[in-house]
Amino acid sequence: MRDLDLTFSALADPTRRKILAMLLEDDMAVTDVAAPFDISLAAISKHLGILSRAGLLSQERRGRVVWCKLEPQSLRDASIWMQGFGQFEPVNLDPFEQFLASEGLIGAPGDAIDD
Amino acid sequence: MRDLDLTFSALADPTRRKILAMLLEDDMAVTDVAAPFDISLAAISKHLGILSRAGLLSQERRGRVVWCKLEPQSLRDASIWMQGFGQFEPVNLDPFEQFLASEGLIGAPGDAIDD
DNA sequence: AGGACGTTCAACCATCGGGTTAAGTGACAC
DNA sequence: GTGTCACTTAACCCGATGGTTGAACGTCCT
Repeated sequence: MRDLDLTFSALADPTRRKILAMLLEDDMAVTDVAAPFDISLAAISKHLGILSRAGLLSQERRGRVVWCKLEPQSLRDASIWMQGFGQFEPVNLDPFEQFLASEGLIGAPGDAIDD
Repeated sequence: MRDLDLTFSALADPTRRKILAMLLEDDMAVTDVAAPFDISLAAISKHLGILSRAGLLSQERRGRVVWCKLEPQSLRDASIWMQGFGQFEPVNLDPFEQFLASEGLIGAPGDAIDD
């Protein structure tokens, strides 16, 4: 429970949140994670390192490919911490619908379209 | 919903999380918020500004004293975002017990005692 | 009016974070 | 072995962040 610093600062970056949302659909190789972004592969590698150190994803090398897998446990810890600040009823969107919401594709009309 | 950047980066700092936990018990004046910390009042003022900009608290000037009040709505937004990554059942600790947990005073024995 | 109190602002410093490019490593293909 | 592919590391740049001190501002007291 003492990695809230790591967890929250990892989540503070929109690129990293988007990566997590991508991994929600399936495990991915580093190169494939990098594909939708306009930044260098090295930058993505750093982002993945940060997410990994925060426990938000795990990386497993298979041959020369490194597979990235979402690890929701740290998110769960952070979520528990948050729930101390109000009785937030669970929303129960299914993961894919939630992914869309995080993209701003559904939800309040004023929302921006990044993340 | 598009201030997740602000919300998460505000939450990434242990001083600020502790401030939020303090405000969970009651509204406080800036000076009183600063009291338990070893850093300058100006630094606390900056932290409060960051929390305020993130929508995590509101500040109301009454006379010469500025009252700080917890605003859980942004936490709620962030919590909703998180719940897309797993079916996290709500934990339903009451707020004070949760505050203790965030202090490391209850919970897993290996936990550190900061935040 | 003058002074003390509560808070913020301004200037500065050191460290961190996200980005770059270029070089390095390790596994597969020929 | 040579080359290519999939990454990671190293060195660097620059803007953001967390801290400081000292001055400024607005409010209350006498």
